[in-house]
Amino acid sequence: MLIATFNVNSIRQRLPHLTRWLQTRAPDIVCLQELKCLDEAFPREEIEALGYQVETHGQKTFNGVAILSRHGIAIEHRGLPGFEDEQARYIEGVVSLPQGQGPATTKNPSVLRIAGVYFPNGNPLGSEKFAYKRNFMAALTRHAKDLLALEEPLVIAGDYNVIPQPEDARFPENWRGDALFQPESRADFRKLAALGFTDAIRATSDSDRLYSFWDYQAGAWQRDNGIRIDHLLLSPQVVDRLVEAGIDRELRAEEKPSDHVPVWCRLRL
DNA sequence: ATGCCAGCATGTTGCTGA
Repeated sequence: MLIATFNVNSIRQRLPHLTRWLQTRAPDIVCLQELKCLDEAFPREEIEALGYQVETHGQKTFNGVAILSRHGIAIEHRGLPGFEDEQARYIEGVVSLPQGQGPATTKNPSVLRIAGVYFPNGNPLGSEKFAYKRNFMAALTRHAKDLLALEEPLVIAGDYNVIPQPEDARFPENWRGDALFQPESRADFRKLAALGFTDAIRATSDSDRLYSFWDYQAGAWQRDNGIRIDHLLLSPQVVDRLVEAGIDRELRAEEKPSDHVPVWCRLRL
């Protein structure tokens, strides 16, 4: 079972990259962010043709999230529960897992809950946008607490717009005044993770230069001036089943790429 | 200190992003 997150920065601009990658990486479940289009403008048929159920929560021009799944998924939330929001940043559903190894138990779950999230950027500091970022974080943390109480396999995947640690940036000093690397933003992320989640990439590697975003500007990609802001947070019921995790950075070298690349983890499910 | 680059809107420039 391969689960991935990919901020495409416009699904219509990135459809060729996405379909190529779906065919080579063959993920089971993909959370997409920054669709930048309404549900009716989403290129649904092209992705369904590759064997995916497509569930979108779109918005014109900005934001927009989706979940693609090779297995049946029932959407439970479009929009973060308990958080009034005009921006499309959250989608959550329950995936029915293919059974075949005996009866469903805690050690042999029949479902996987997946949440796709696109956190606010929050710049500039001291603005309403920064307050919105922190409020969104607080609301997700409250909701995540409820989800953990279900004791289900759960993955919260997406663009968190948080650089967790200095080693998650090539030049951390360049991000001192940025909402992505503020002590408050990092503390909010730690608070969420400390509820009982595990960062899939950090659970499987302590090497540096594991980045998921490179700015389009100033030759950031050529200089490997990247940051790691796209994360997969795993509930305890999933961590036990984590096999490996990775980042498909080669997509950043393609023609007309997104500024983010896919991050994924493989589970024994 | 600002722009760099990219995408979108009903556009030939301004905004948002990170």
